[in-house]
Order: sequence, then structure tokens, then C-alpha cells
Amino acid sequence: MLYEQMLRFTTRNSGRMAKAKKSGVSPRKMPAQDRSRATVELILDAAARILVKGGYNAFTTNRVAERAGVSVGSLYQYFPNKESLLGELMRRHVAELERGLAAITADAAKRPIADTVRALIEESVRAHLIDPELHRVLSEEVPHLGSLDWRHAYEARCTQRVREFLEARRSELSVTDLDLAIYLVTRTVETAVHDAVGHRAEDLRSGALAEELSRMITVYLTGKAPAVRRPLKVAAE
Amino acid sequence: MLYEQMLRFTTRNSGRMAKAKKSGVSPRKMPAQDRSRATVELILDAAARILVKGGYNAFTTNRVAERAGVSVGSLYQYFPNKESLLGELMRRHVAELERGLAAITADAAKRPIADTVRALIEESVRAHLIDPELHRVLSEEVPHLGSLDWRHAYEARCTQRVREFLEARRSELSVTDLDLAIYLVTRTVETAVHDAVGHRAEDLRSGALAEELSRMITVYLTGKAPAVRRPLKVAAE
Amino acid sequence: MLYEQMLRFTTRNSGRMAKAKKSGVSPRKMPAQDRSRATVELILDAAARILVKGGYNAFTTNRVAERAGVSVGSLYQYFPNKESLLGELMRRHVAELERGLAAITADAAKRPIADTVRALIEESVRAHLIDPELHRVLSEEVPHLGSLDWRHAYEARCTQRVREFLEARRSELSVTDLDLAIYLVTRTVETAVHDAVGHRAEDLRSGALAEELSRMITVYLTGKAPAVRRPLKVAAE
Amino acid sequence: MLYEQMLRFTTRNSGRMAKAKKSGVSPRKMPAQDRSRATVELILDAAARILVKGGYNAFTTNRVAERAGVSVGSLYQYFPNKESLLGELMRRHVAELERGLAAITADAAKRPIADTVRALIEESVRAHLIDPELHRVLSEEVPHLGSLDWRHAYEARCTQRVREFLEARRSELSVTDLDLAIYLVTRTVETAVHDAVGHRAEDLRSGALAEELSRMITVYLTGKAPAVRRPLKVAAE
DNA sequence: AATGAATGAGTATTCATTCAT
DNA sequence: CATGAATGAATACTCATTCAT
Repeated sequence: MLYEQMLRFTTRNSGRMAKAKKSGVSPRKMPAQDRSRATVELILDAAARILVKGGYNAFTTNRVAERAGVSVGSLYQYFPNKESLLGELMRRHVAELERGLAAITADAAKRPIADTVRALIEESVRAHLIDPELHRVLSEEVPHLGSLDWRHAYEARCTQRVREFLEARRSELSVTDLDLAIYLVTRTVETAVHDAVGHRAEDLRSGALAEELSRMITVYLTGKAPAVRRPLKVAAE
Repeated sequence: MLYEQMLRFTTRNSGRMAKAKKSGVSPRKMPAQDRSRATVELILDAAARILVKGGYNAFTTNRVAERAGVSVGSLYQYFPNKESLLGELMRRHVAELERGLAAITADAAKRPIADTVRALIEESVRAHLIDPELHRVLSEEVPHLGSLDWRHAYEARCTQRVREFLEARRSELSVTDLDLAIYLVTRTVETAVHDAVGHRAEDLRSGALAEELSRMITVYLTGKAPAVRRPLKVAAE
Repeated sequence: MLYEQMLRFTTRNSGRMAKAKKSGVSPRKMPAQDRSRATVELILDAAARILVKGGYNAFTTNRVAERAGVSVGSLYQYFPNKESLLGELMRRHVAELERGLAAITADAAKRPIADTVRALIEESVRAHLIDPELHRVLSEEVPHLGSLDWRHAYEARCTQRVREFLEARRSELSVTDLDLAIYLVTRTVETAVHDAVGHRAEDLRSGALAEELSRMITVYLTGKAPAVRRPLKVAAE
Repeated sequence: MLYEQMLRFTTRNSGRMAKAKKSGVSPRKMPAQDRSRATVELILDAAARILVKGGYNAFTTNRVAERAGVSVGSLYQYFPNKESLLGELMRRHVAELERGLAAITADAAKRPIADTVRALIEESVRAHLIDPELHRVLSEEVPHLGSLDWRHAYEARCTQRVREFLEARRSELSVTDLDLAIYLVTRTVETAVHDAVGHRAEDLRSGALAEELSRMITVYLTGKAPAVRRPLKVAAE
């Protein structure tokens, strides 16, 4: 798992035992490992809160450490540099975005394409609504850190999932260039939902946007309109 | 204020005039105004080059000035601050993106919806291919400068244009919520084309992406598939 | 006169005649000399206005030139550097402060000491009330330009005047150390009046402060209190 | 905020502690707090030295840091900006000036007015002779930083002290307008002593100036000359 | 492991002054 | 003489990162 990999510096000198200073045995209910984990969480939480509140501008390592209630030194113990801190934040966020994907595509075979498309879109909407402001900052304001391009990897994995799903149903699709269609569909859903977080929050929450998007994608892929499942904007809040 | 006035130049040719030094027939143009313009262009060019090459990270006023071959002082004579320099770059870029829109929507009445949709998309593709890397940096990497949110204004204008076009053809559309549809269509095209600049440059250049996108949008809006105009990927390079 | 001296750079290339460009004879009602003088006045006025409005902080050569409606180049034609501009402003201001002194000490012999002391103080008050804000800025905010220490020279001249006056009346004075007394009296009056411009403007204008100060100085010098000439604060404005 | 807290140090001794490196008996003091204090003192000392040597012109944060032997970063760790550094210098200076005041006015009731006046003046002289050049720079050359107007507050406090003293002895005073008299007396003493630092250092040190000033003020306030306590300029250095 | 003081290269911006036209 | 574009050294301040304790 990537997480392991990122935390490898944590274990850098994990060989040494807790120094047991002045008290012979001091497990104190919280073995070193757990304390470490807790500290990491504190830092990540603080980082997220700062990003949400003040944008990338306010995101300085000293500030994050202070807000987390630890020293900068400690921060650097767990994250070798600013980028890695951002990276872990990104990784978790992306993991959240991806979480539902697998389940949906796993048993896509049983259902009509339209249903799967709709499910995927609704899952995307759900994920984007978890912490929209953090999402916005992470994906828009945070400079694109060269190699740590989580986004790229994330997109690749999403595309792969969709590819497997659509290739299995090739015969039902009316598109000419499947590869291009997969790309188009994946990116369209992702970017549209993403954009809507900032511009159409209501339609996102009400499900209206997911509905429209589902129709657009399904018609495009299969050539025939899906049945409208629920009336749009009947009793908007 | 000079700034306002300065932002009006779009004449980009001016360049470095033949220095006509000591020639009897004074060309009546170099004395002051043109020198300024030339300097402004030099600065903007350098700024763009630096952004393309090193991203927003490398974009420092001193570096821009140096690359432009002028002093920082000169830069600040024409741009009161870093943001304004970025702003002018943005403004020009966005103006380029919008250029074709008006013409297309102007005489949309004469043609079938499908044609206008396709024209709009192709225009978007064309604009995005002018300086793709600059486009990418400007729209992704540049921090969202508070009020100078060109992007927002730009999107609003695009949406307005599309709205006028679609409202005039309301009867031909099969969508339920026109407002939402307009939003969806506008953003989808913009973001898809934008994204493709980095990920599907070939399909963008070949026209394949525009073709697919046109189909998707048209079917979504009108409920019936348009005729495929040209075969996809017949002779890809 | 110092003024002449300061303007010597004006005449630097005054040998050349007005270049009579394109018109054989163009005195145009305003010979070069007068134009120069007018320009100098424009610049000095602008300088004073800027100092009064924005303090020394706002006092930049470019700004002064702009406000004066001339180019920086012109400013530097008449004032070799910022310091000299400030110097001339200072010189004029100080000249104003000194103006009345001579007249008063000139015929001091005819009157009682008390009257001369009072006259001198009232003259100082009058001078300080001409442009109090300019005075404040010039004497407090303007950095003490090393050699151009107008203040020093000014103080020396004032002291000299007072010395002549008091030495002539030595027998009437009750002070032990005349030299010290002269210093004390001169500086006390100057600084007190100066300070009052900012802190006791009303008492300055009403004459109350001059009255008290006169009493203080006269008693100190002669050992006997002068008659109170006018009741204090009877009908303040 | 750390700044507030930081401004409380007056302990100047701390200096560089003997580094007690590796000595068993850890002195229990160096760890953190003292290092900070020492740094702050280093910075303030350097700042004062630079002001004295080169005036406000030479006073740049980088230079101060360099002279203090610390990095700019450290300077900014303790002083949020240039003004605050100047402010602390001012605060300390003013505190020194005010130190003796309280004691003198406290038991003024026991003594004749003349004695208290003399004591106050001598105290002022003493304070002004501590670091005359720093005093001069701080009070004349340093731009009047808006709100940080220590001078104003300082004057107000001095005036208040003198007011309490004189109001208690109202019956013994021959002045008409007590308020004005208080102002005049306070400012006169302050400005005269201040001015003498630069122009009459000898008379200041010998006590002659204090003597004369005392006489002037006492006669002015009470209407009768005080006995001359010591002969003036008998044995000048 | 933790602390937090210290570092210093880097950044945006200003302004007195020059000089080609 | 006038213009104003150009210069560039200088300045206040930031922040990722290190390291002695």
C-alpha cells in the first residue's frame, strides 16, 4: 500500500526502543507506535484545516505544526518535507474518491449499463461532497507538485476501472472509438462533478446534476435514452 | 491611471522597431509611446515564456524582467504588481478563447443545432491549441487571485452566449431543466477540451475528440443522434 | 545670497541661447530666465504640498515632478538631487522665520528689555503660524541631512542677534553667565513655540502662550516681573 | 502573542552564558528561554549601535541582524517588523527617562517647590546623559511612527506627574493659567535639556545648565528667585 | 523522540538618478 | 531645455529546513 511507503521514514530509526528515560518501564498505555500514529493524524488534521481555512497560501510547515500542537521538528520527523505532507493529504483524499468505485464496477455485470453509469456518477457526487472546500483547495490551489502527481495516477486507475466495465459490454455500445469514449466519459464525469462542487452545489446535493449527467453519458454510450428515474426539481428545497 | 490605459494594447506586432537612428526622416513613431509598448510586449512575452517553462514557481518579477531584457523598475513602471502582470496575461488569453464565440452564436439561427454545437466545440479546440502549455499553467497552476478572477467572468460570458443560443431553440430541445443543461453543456465542453490538451492532444488535433464531444452534447440536448460527419481515426498520424 | 548660490547649477549651461528652434526669434513673452524661475516655483510648491500632505514618506522626486506638472528630468535640471530640493525648501522656510528678527533687534535700544523680548517672541509665534504643518514636517520628519544643516546655521544667526541685543544691555541683566543665558533663552523660545504649534495651537493663536513665555524670559533675565499687558484668556475665541 | 511577552524583558545581564557544555551539572537555565533572551538583547544592542553610528539611514533589518551576529530570520522571530524593533528601543529609552520622576514627585510635599523643580531638572539632565547620541537619533531622526508614538505618551505621563505636584501647591504659585504654565514648564525643561545634549554638553555635565534652568522655572512659577545654591562656572573643567 | 531557536536564500517592490531622444 | 523611459541597488519580510539541546 502506498501509505506504508510514505511512512517509511517514520520507521527510519524505529529500531531503537522507547528510551525509557528515568522510569524503568513506561508503556503508559500508549506505545511509541500509537503515539506516532496519533501525531501523524494531528498533523494531517491541522494541515487540512489550514488549507481549508486559508488556502495554500496559509499552508506553511511552521503553522501546521503549531496548529497541530507539535513542534516543527516533529513534523519533519514524520514528513521529510512539505511536499510529502501535501502528498499524504492528497493520497487520502483520492483514496476516498476511489473507495466506492471498486464495489460498483465489481458487480456491474448483473445490471444494465445505465444503472452502473448512474451508480458511478452518484458515487462520484457523494465523494465530492465529503469535504468540498478541501477538495477545491487540493485540486485547484495546490501547485502541481511534479512527480507526486497523485491526480494522474488516480485518473489512470479510474479510467482502468471504467475500461474493464465497458469492454465487457462492448457489444451494447454504439461508440466508434472505445478508447476515446472511455477517456471522454471518465474525464467528463470527473470534471463536471468537480466543477459543480463550486458552481452548482444545490444541483449536486439534490441529485439533479447526477441525473442529467447520467442521461448524457448513457445516451452517448448506448445510443438510447434511459428512463428518467426521478422527476427533476419537483420539490427543490 | 496609466495601468488602465496600458491594458488596452493588443497590438502585438510593434516589436522592436528598426532603430532608425540618426536617419534624417524621423519615423515619427518611436519617441516614447512605441518604446513603452515594445517594452510591455517584451515583458509579457518573457512572462509567458517563463510560465510555460518553469510554471508559476519560476514566475518571479525579477526573473521576468531579466528574461525580458529590461530592469525590474521598468516592469513595475507598467505593471503595478505581480498580479497585474498575470492579470494582463490572463486577459489576453481569455480574449483569445472568446474571440470566435460571438461570430458563431451570432448566426446560429440559420443552422441546425447540431452544426452550431459542433462549431462551438471546434472553436474551443482551436483556441486551446494556440499555446496549450501556457493555457495549462494559467488555468491550473496560477493561484486564484481574489478579485482578478478572469476565469469566473469568462465562464459567465460563455454561459450567457450559450444560453441565448439555446433559449431561442427551446422547442427543439429535449432537456427538462434548461438552466442546468446549459451549465452542464458549457462546463463539460470547456473542461473536456481543456483536459484533453494535456491528455489527448492527438485526438484534439485530429478532430476526433471534437467529433465525439459534439455527438455527446447534441444527443443530450436534442435527443437524437447527429449524422457522423467524418470517419474517426481513418488516417491517424 | 544663498539663493543665488543654490541656483548656480541652473546657469550651468546658460551660455547657450534659447535654441530658437524652427522660429527665428521666439521670446514669446517669457524669456528663458523667467520660465526657469517659474518652473522652480512650481517644483517647490509641489514639494511643499506633498510634504504637508503625506509627510517625508510621500516625498519622492518623481512624485514632486508629477505634481508640479514637469518631468523628473526638469526637476533634476534645477535641483541636482533630492537633498538640494529639500534644502531650498528649508532655506526659504528659515528665511521666513528670521525675517522679523532684524527689524526688532535693530531698534531695541529705544525700548525696555521686556518690550523687545515680547516683540521677539510674538514675532516667532507669527512666523510659526504661517504654515504650521509644513514647519512640523520640515523640522521633525525630514531626516537631518548632514551638511545641509540649515537649522544649525539658523540657530547660530538667531543667537547672534540676541547676543548683540543683550550684550548692549548687560548692566540691566541679573544673570551670572551671559553666554549660557543667551543660549537658554534663544533655545527655550524657539523650542517652546515650535512645540506649541503642535500641542497648544489655541494658546499660540490667542497670544496667551507668548505672554507667559515673555514673562518667564523677562523675569529670568532681569530679575523683575514685567507688567502684565493684557489679561489672559479673558475672551478666548 | 510572543511579541507582548517578549517586550517584558528588561533583564539585560543574561548575555552569553558560559556554555556549560557537557558539564554534568546542567545549569538549568540555558535550554531555551535564555537563548532567546540573549538573542533579543544582541539584536537590541546591535540596533542601538547602528542607530548611533549611522543614524536611521543605516538602520536596516538585515544590517542589524548581521551586526548582532544572528540571521534576519531570528530578528523577525522576535520582532514582527522593523517598527517593533524601534518601538522596543524607544520603550526602553523612555522608561529610563521616566525612572526617576516618580520618586521625586512622590515626596515633593516635604520640600520647597524650588527644591523639587531643581531635582526634576537634574534628573532629566542625568537621564539625557546616559546615551546622548542614541537619545538624539531616537528623538530626532527616527520617523514618527504613527501609533507607536511613545513620545506622545511619555510627554503625557510627565505632564501628569508635574500637574499633580503643582496643583497640590497651587497657593504658592504666582501664575495665572496653571494649565498653560504646566505645559510650558514641562516642555521647556524637556526640550531645553534635550537640545543642550547636542549644543551645550559641558554646561549640562557641569550642572550649570540645570542651575540656570531651575532658576528660570522657579522664578516663573513662584515669582521669587531661589537662592543660588552653587556658584556657576567657578571651576570649570 | 521532541523541541523550537536559528538559518539564509529568496521575493516583491521602491525610488533616486541618468540619458537617449 | 524638456521629456519620461529605463535603471538597479537596496529593503523589508517569509518560510522550508536543520540541528543543538
